[in-house]
Amino acid sequence: MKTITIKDVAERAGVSPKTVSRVINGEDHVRPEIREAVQRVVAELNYRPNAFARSLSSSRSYLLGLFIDDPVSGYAADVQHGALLRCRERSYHLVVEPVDLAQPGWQEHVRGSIASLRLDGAIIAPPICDTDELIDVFLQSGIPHVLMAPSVEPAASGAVRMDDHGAAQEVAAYLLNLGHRHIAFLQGPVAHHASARREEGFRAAMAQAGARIDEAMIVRGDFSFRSGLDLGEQLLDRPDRPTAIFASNDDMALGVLITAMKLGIAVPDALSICGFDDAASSRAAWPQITTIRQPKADMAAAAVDMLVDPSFRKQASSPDQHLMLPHALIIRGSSGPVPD
Amino acid sequence: MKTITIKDVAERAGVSPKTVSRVINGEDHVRPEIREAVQRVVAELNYRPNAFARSLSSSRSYLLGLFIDDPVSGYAADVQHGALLRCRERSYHLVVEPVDLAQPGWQEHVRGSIASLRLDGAIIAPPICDTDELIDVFLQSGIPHVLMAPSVEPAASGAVRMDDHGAAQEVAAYLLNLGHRHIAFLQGPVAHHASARREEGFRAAMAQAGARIDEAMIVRGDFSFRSGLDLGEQLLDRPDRPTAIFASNDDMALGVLITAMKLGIAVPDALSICGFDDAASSRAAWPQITTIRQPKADMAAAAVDMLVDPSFRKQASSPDQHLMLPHALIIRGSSGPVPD
DNA sequence: TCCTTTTTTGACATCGATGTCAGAGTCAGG
DNA sequence: CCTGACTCTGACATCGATGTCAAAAAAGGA
Repeated sequence: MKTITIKDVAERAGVSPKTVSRVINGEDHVRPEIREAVQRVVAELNYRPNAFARSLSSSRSYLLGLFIDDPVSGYAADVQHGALLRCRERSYHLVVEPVDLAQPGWQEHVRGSIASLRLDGAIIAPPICDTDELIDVFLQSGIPHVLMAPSVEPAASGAVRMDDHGAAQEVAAYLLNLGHRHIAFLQGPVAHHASARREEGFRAAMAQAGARIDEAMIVRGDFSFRSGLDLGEQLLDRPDRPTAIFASNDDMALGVLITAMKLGIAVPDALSICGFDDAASSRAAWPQITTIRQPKADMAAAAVDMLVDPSFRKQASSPDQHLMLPHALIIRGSSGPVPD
Repeated sequence: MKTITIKDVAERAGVSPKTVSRVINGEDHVRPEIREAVQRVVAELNYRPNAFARSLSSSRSYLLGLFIDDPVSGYAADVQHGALLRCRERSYHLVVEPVDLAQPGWQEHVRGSIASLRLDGAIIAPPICDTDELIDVFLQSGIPHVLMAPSVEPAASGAVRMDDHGAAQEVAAYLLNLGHRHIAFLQGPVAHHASARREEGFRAAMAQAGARIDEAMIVRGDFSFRSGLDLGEQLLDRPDRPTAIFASNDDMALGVLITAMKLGIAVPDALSICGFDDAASSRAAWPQITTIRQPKADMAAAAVDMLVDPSFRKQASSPDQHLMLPHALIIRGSSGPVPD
């Protein structure tokens, strides 16, 4: 198939290539009738600008990078989808780059992508957005980048986050409202700062309600389904078992739920379970799990907006470059009033 | 940060840019000592070729497209990961393009991506690889493409698949071997041809073993967890309930498992359950579900290999362009001998 | 040693767009 | 009708690599 260039369009419309370029990029200084004529020819010929030529001559690549640790997770999928759709709206493209910190030489890989693709910007997903060495690579390259849900917010980087503390507080308050006092909390991995924030929120709500926290009821998991199973067994097998369990992510909550079923403990009648994330796993069980909807796709979309926005691109640090997006408590069947 | 061009390298190495280009692309006709010298300078300057310039001048883009219906599914994640890693090995890049057949104008989108990114090849995931209109777009554009697990194999397209029939037959044979005779089968959606193949395999095994098939035990689902719940209830609530249920994917198998728990039916003691896919859901339950490992990542990687391979690129139809990859029966806790 | 053949090398055009800048066309005001 | 201030438009150089092809160097043979 013959490729159509901007010259073809120009000839047919009786103008210069430069004018066609102006029309395509929506620039000013083109007489309306010429603009229309050009647009008509573009449509007729079904012309598509060559992305490479465009990138080469302008200094923009119309490409954003999504740097992610574990591209197979459900979290990654949601983030990617959100970013992808927004990119498409803004006629950008997304390149997904897995970053395996365990593999030596990962920095060269990242540097290589940035340099050879001339990325216009980068989105850095958790948990690697907390790796200083990685951030440094971006700072050195001088390309705009946005961290998703980072634990700290470097002054020279953009950030999009949700209120983990507040959300966890809401969950705990909800359980307390239902009459629960004996509530267990499943922590996430130490390295994951959002999980620490969730724990703080939980503790804040308990303190505010004047409920005593039994430290034996705060146990550490690793966000895996498996650890939910194990910790669930550990918590539910004891005589003074809690009436509610708040897991700091959904996979663990699902593990707890399955354990409860195995032990013959009725959910939610004898035990309430809450998770966090609104992951697929929170819906893949019966009853479905009460959880916090984390605006993953929205956060990714917002990150794209920030990166594409010219004002952000120029000024690497402005007050409004740190964005907080709203979450929502989703009450489902796994939680209910405290048993008598 | 100043960008380093091929000229810089050339000057410093005391050769022409063209020679540097030859070294970088591993072409012949360069004296070993010069080759080494150039490589040394490349390393020193940490030079990275500009992907856009390269694509513009050569006719290759070093870009493959992954066209996919539902980029959020676990299936998509596995496929994408497999493709991504292989692309990286071969220094290609992957662009993921969601295709929403429900949205009018999707064809223009696809055509646009192909034309403006000058994709070197495309991988088309199920189920959209069975949409003739989509295949036509690729045929018209004349770009090499590989279908993943298509229902038919167009002569002008590449294909990578697994043996759905044989795999399902293995599962059924395994259950028959355990003594089961009263086996139910959960079909997938009509449009999904792999699911039909699985059903054929199931029937073949039953016939071979001389087991009677009760047509009331063959019920149609839609691959969703929800439909597993519903169909499970429908099958298990009757007096002559089956001793084993073979769901044609894992999400439905999980639904059946949860229903069994709800109804107090012990798995695997009173009921064996098998799935298909080795999806995350087959491991996100207790007991874990016996299933077929589908080589999703491997199929995607193989697709990349085919697309990058020069011999494939030239000859659009050759006998070996249709590849079948091995699967594996994974026996887990959800299946066991038939109850007495 | 000289000529032929083969291997290496580099000059130059090219890919398809955009940036720069100067020239042409318009318009208002004097 | 002329001048200056805009608004439009297009000629030309440029981005950074690779393809082509001819020149230069090396190797081989008589």
